[in-house]
Amino acid sequence: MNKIMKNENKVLSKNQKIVLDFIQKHKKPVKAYSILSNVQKKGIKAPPQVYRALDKLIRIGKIHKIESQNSFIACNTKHCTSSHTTAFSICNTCDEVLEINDPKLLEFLSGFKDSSGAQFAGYNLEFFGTCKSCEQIHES
Amino acid sequence: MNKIMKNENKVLSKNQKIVLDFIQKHKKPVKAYSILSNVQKKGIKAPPQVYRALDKLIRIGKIHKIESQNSFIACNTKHCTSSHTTAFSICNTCDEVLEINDPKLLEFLSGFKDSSGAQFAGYNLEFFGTCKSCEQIHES
DNA sequence: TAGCCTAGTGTTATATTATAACAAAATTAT
DNA sequence: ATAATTTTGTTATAATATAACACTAGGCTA
Repeated sequence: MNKIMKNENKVLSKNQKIVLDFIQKHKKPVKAYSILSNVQKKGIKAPPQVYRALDKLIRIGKIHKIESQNSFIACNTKHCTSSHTTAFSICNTCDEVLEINDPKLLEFLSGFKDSSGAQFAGYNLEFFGTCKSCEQIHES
Repeated sequence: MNKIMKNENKVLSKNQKIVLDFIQKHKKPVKAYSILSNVQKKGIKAPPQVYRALDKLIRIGKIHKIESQNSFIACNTKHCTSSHTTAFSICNTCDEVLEINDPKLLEFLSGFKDSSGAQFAGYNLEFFGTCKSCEQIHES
């Protein structure tokens, strides 16, 4: 059998479900060791169990890693196919992180070529600043 | 004196120069502990000395952090004012990392507003894929 | 159905990345 | 000069992530 055709099984295992459930319960990104300490009662006992689940969940697009924070957040779209074209806004004030799904942004970045003419397969974009509600609080 | 006007001194100290020199010698990004082990002969002995220098160099825009790699690369422009608006392309094959200075990209991202209407102060963008020369090698 | 392959698990240990805390020295500003 | 700030040196430790290995469960195939 062709190894390339090898199935990336999207049926989640027990540990993968536990980790995904935990992440989905939180609006804000969560850290690996926070996940670990919160799911120990469910039987996950050691870091590799968490990191393996995280790896798989990232590969199949169920979660994304916020690279600037070493934290993890659930994907906000039903059937994510873009585990390697991601964009987020991060509020420095309230720490809210929102995934951005903007067709124009996607189009612009997916079509972008660098000065050598290379076009890239994926990207991660993280905006930093103040979210709308924190901005309004500050104004008043 | 107004704390906001407090001068961010751009004259580099001894350790800051040592660390910057090392980073500038390398085309590819370097890791903090690689810096440490390579500059120990110059008198830098412990991680905090490296990380403090890195922090300062990032603040003044002399270097940037590649977040997806926890590595550091020299800024490719003379008088960088955009330590918080950065973009890179990362080749998965040869590990080359190039800083992107594209006015159109800068304009697009600096002007971007998310779905709530928020506009952000900075961003970090990392493209992943294959650089032009690796692509050509693979074709042949 | 027996053997094999793949993915996942459990576990211990360790590697890698980064910061806290504190005293002292050097530099800069008033 | 002296106060304020930055930088240094140092020890210890926190936080993030992976290596390695033995074992298990399930699907494929011969």
